[in-house]
Amino acid sequence: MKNDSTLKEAGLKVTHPRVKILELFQSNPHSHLSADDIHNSLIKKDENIGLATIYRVLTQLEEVGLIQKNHFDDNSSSYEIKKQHHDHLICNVCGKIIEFTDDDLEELQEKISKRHNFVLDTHVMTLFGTCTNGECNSNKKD
Amino acid sequence: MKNDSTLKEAGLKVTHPRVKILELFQSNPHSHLSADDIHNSLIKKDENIGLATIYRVLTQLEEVGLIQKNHFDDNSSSYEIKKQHHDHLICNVCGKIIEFTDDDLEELQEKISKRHNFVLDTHVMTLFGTCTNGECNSNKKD
DNA sequence: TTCCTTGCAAACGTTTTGCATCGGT
DNA sequence: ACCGATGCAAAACGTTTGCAAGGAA
Repeated sequence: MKNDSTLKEAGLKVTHPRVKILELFQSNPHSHLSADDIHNSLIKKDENIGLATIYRVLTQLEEVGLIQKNHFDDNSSSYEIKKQHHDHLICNVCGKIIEFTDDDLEELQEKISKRHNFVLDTHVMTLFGTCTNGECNSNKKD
Repeated sequence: MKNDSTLKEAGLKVTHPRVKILELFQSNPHSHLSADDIHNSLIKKDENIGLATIYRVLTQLEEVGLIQKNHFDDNSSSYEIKKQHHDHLICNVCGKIIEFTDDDLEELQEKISKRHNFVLDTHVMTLFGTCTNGECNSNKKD
């Protein structure tokens, strides 16, 4: 219900696929989902929404700034619900993705850009490593 | 000729496609080339090397650490000859790619990783902006 | 009723693979 | 001679598009 107004405010018609996809992101705010992940999740919920529609909706949701597209690897893109700006730490072993922010980092990026006569627009920073928490055994992805 | 030993030392047979591809990178050390870029460059030089071979060679050269794969956008991957570690600044207007290193940045990444109980392996940091040098008019890519 | 949206299937561009042939060592 | 490397064509993969039917305003 809340999503109805979110979509309207964004200038998008309230349609079943859009609502369902938005709900999926909101029910798991830290998830990073590919189009295929979303497709499968929806099928499990007996929501038969075509993959093409999912791609179209994801593009639109990104255009209006409700979600954010990432390409952590070259196989496929993933999307997450748009929150404050952040970067990512990805565990090479268990696939866990941690979101973080760091003010020093933001500052440093500005400094580097200026040094090279660039006006900074956006940036991507992804750290790959191994998480040393107990959880890093299973192969679950977030 | 020099590439013959480079390849041998890496444990790869010295074959025509491998030598030619390696030469291409060395003749332009700051280039960031896709498989297709390489294919076209070689065709211009009357080197008819199959695209499949180029992909195979690129994968092997990356495996032995002679080149590095980047995925700046989600259309295709690009490769560059492996140099000291560096990050990238990309101009959204003219496509120019600047390579840079920053010790503070490296330090900061270690700090962030530790804070989240990660053992850092690698990272990707790409800044997107607009370059304010005079050159940023043409549409040439590096 | 009017467009926008959807589903399906077909098209797309990039990358990978199967297979027969070729070529370093 | 051996086994890996190559070329070609076909397949695979994620993603996009054309089109006719359906649905929100």
